[in-house]
Amino acid sequence: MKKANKEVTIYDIAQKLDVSPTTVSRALNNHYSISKETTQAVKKLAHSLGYRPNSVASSLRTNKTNTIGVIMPLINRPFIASLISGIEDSANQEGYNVIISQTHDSYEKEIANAQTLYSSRVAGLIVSLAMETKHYDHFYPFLQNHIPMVSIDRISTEIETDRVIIDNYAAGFKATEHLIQMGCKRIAHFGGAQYRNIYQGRQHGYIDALKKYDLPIDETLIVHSKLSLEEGWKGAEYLLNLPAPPDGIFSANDSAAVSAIQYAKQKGVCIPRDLAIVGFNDDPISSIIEPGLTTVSHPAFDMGKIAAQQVLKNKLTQDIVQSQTIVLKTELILRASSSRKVLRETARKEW
Amino acid sequence: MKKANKEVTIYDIAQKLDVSPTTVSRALNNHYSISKETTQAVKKLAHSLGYRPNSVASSLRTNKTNTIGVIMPLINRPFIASLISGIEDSANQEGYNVIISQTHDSYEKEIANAQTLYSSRVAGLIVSLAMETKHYDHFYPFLQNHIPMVSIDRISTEIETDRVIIDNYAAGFKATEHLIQMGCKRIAHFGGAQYRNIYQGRQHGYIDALKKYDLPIDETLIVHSKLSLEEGWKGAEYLLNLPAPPDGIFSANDSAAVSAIQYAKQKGVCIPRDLAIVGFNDDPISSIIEPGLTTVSHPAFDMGKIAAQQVLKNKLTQDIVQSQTIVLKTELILRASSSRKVLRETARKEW
DNA sequence: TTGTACGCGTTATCAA
DNA sequence: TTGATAACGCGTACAA
Repeated sequence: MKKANKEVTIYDIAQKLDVSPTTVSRALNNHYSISKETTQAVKKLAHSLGYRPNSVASSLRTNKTNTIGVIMPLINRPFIASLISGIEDSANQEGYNVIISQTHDSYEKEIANAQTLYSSRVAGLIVSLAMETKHYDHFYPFLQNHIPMVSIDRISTEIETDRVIIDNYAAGFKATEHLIQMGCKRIAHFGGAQYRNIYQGRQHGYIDALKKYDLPIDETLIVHSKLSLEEGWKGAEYLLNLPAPPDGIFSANDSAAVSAIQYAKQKGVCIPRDLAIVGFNDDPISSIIEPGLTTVSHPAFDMGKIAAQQVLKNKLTQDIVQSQTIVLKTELILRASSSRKVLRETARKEW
Repeated sequence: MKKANKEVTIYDIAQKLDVSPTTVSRALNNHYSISKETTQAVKKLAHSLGYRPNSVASSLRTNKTNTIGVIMPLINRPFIASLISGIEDSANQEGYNVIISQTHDSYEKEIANAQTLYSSRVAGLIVSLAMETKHYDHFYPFLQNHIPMVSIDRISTEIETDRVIIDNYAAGFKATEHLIQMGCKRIAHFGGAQYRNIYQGRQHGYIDALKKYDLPIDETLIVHSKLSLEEGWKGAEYLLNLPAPPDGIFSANDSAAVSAIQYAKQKGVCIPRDLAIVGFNDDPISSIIEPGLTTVSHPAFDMGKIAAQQVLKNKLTQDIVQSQTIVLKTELILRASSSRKVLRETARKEW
């Protein structure tokens, strides 16, 4: 049983060129101490031999990998896919790879993923917390060993990392205030788990906007769920069959908002006249649904880019640096689902 | 300048327990030769010391990583995100990680990604080719060294790998035939680059369906582009302003189809009465647009799962095995955009 | 400008 | 059931 082709190593090159492996290693890494000629010869032979650096060996020796670990709840959502795309983009520019894992919003899976990534000795970690997660011990190995860690979007203040987030409170406030300015008097809210920062922030913004305009806060109009399409439909069904149905909904994501629109339409409730709706995320569906869904847009791709940059920056400054929180602005994208009055601002053109 | 915490290694455990590193290694890997007591003691101490296996070192020694490399054109598309999700799912079940890279449909980027993944000594590779790619030398290192490689969706017959694809020809045929059965006489096609199998297959299916029903093939009705939203809009603009506009469009993806619908609507062309449209992919937008877009659904998640399983299976059977092509079925999802007649089949309920 | 010798953390081999 | 030793491929302090 013959083994498959042995891999070409720097030793093979050294031998054929009658130089030391050291020289080869240096030549391949463009070390200044090696002459142009040797360097060229080495590279040429390396190429013709089909040499491929073994970064596993290199990583072991230098105790550094060129890989950034990413833990996300679920990768096939538009917002998260864009986050990852941004991370990938920045990382690649700096010569890093990205290793991705998803938690499916499970705490156990998140622990397992964190451990595997730690074992892989990733150079840094970017995490968006699972819905379920309330304890953070599984991240301590990273913190203790000063592996740069950045929390993104879904974060916890209980763990000391850099953070890249949006101002969920401001966005929720702005969205709700918009509905109020459009003349809504009874505004409902589709929210998520309140121990997760993003949903808490959005809901607080909603409540404070109501308060500011002296509108009553009616608990029966606040519906908590996982904000799926199904739950949006059911939420709308519940709300629109109340004795006193709402005339506006601020939904913490677009999926739920979109199916609320669909439910309302099939029930004959006119949007935005009878019911104005604002979503969150600016997913592609929000500009396709009719009427177009007014929504809050995240700069998802940029968030990813920034998070990756933050990780790589922290690799340099290994010293105790104050952990930094970067808060990005959101934008309210005005579309027909909330346009009960002529707007002074010009809505972004969409098609 | 004190170094950060030294990592705990099997030597540390060995020393404290007064056994050899070999024993520790074996105990941690549940080797049969180590007694229950020793194993337990080792694991207990490992845990309390916060030991984390270094898989970089392990990989170097065993010459095996637990990582599967993935090269995709662009990760933030619904279809591809689902593919990846499926890959991740299978891989994780077998204890493998997934390292993802995107080519942005650039040949150069694909080469670079392949090289980096090879350097990382991934245990296997899953590739969906970039739009541009016409040469495949960058994959030879994988083939030569018997690293399991699976092509998925966008493949080439010029490179000998396992393949997981859908029957694009059959799908294109079925979609076009459906339009014909709906009474369309002049059917246009939005297609992609013809050297990429998926677009070629879909277009051939389209053409053969026309032939089967003795409809003329009119080159002016075949529009090639990258099938973006913008290009779908322009394509529709072009087609609907022809002297003899088409009464049906089969689009090779949903984005272009959706914006064709939007263009048609704003122009006052009634869908499906004046123009019936069928897309491809069953992206979320296709069930949100009105009228709902009839489209071809891929089993994307399953394709990913199967590809990953294929990679891992081939790791075992290292011998020369005939490379295998797995062709998955597609399904025509009937929605309003093509329903010019009452259908005998019952359309899947969507909302 | 180049080479020698060692070590990174783990595991396979062989011996006890 | 356990241990001593070498080896995986590379990078680097130190020497030349």
